[in-house]
Amino acid sequence: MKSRRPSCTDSGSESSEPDSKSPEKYETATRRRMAANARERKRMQGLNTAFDRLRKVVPQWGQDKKLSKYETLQMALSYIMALNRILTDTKRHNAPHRQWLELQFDSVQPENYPCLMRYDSPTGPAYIHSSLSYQFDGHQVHA
DNA sequence: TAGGCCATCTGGTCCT
DNA sequence: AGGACCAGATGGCCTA
Repeated sequence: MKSRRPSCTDSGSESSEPDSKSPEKYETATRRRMAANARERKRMQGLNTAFDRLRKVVPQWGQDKKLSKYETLQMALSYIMALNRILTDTKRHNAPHRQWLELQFDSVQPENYPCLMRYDSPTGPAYIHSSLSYQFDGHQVHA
């Protein structure tokens, strides 16, 4: 466990005004709050596990720095669209599959996405959508 | 030191 | 009633 708010020591709801309730009701409320906190923690851990799994299948090209959650989602989005485009183009061009796919996958390489490799970009994480951005329902997806 | 990212708590809302 | 989900608030850690 990382950081915890000092004022919130799993003691439950301090805002449940113990004075205005019987001790039994206060205890019940406290117990329920603690249980809810534990469930929420577990839920968020599940969410983080899912993010970790997503990070593993999304291209990182040897970046030592772990993608943030936001970056992971943006990258997954762009990656899916890129793969989708490859499939669409393969059908449209009716090229010999192997040759065409090799050509396409060769283009999905880090050197073709220089912006992705710049964490020190002055504009911050803008590198992701600048290189793999796409149109969705007529709206540009922004980071 | 400021800003980004994150974990956690909390109260509200919706659903079963 | 209780659980799941969500968003806001808060504070810790890390890096430039």
